[in-house]
Amino acid sequence: MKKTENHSDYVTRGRLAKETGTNIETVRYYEKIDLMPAPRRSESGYRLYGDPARKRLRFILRGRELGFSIEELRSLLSLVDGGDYTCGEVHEMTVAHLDSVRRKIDDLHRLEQTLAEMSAQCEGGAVPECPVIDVLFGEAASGRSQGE
Amino acid sequence: MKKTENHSDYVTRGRLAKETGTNIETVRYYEKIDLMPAPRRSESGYRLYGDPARKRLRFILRGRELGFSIEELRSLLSLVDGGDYTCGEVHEMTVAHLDSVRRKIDDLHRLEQTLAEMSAQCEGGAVPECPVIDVLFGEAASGRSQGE
DNA sequence: GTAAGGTCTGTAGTGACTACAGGCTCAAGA
DNA sequence: TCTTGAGCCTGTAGTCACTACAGACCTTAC
Repeated sequence: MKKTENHSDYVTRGRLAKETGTNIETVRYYEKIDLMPAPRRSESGYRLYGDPARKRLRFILRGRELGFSIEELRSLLSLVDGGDYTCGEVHEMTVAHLDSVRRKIDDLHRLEQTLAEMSAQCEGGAVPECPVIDVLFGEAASGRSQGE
Repeated sequence: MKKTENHSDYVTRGRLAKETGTNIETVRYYEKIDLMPAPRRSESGYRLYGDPARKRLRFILRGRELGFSIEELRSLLSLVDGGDYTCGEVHEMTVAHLDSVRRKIDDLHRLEQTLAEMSAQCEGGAVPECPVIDVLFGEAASGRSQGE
């Protein structure tokens, strides 16, 4: 077992990406937009990532999974980096995000409703007229009121 | 009465945009990507749109509202343009789109659940530790690491 | 020694627009 | 008639959050 202490804890970009399930280019992208700090480099210029970087990357990835935007994560991270954030600040952002998710769900529900209705009116066969097309053209397919 | 017949039915880009509630640049964009045909021009080069263009634009806009992608609309329009589409073809696309909307709704529901749980665990006050941050760090509420 | 594969840089492409710069045209008022 | 301001023309760049590529350099395994 060869364990050079200031080496074996550091991994290259590709390895970090694999460990975290990220695309290798995404890691560089997060560095470019200053979401991840510039890491130390090997003599030949390879990026070397330690455990804090790994943790930070996981934080970002988890946040993205939860639908936080890059800018929201930047705010969250700056709170964390500052070290003196309060639960209230974080809570506020979470609730705002939750609201936007709920609005999106509502929108999609309405969309689903309309699409389902359209779809249900279809004969679906080789008939050369389709209610879906009629709806898209803004024509009354069946008992739909004119105009908008 | 000055009503030159091949004039008064045609409107400029800005007017078309206003009529349909589109951004003026979007009209040009749809032309650029060949979703809208190149319209006739006035002598000075202004675009002039007639009723078929107006109908087509409304079709596209309604389709976008319903979440169809540009490529999906391109397919739908090519069916319509061909003139010999069948209801079955259109139905297939609608159902596929409906499925993707439903998947999106499911995803967002799970997201909402997680966010709501996270949010509910917050004290929300001036407490300097936040369960939201802990979840993002994938921890069970423990010490946080310093930056690199 | 060599071949394969990993990493480096910068840049361009994705989708669906939106915004801007710099110039031309049109309609209305003084 | 002149002026003013709005509208339109073109091409290009920016948005968001990545992803992919080219061409060069580095490391590792055999």
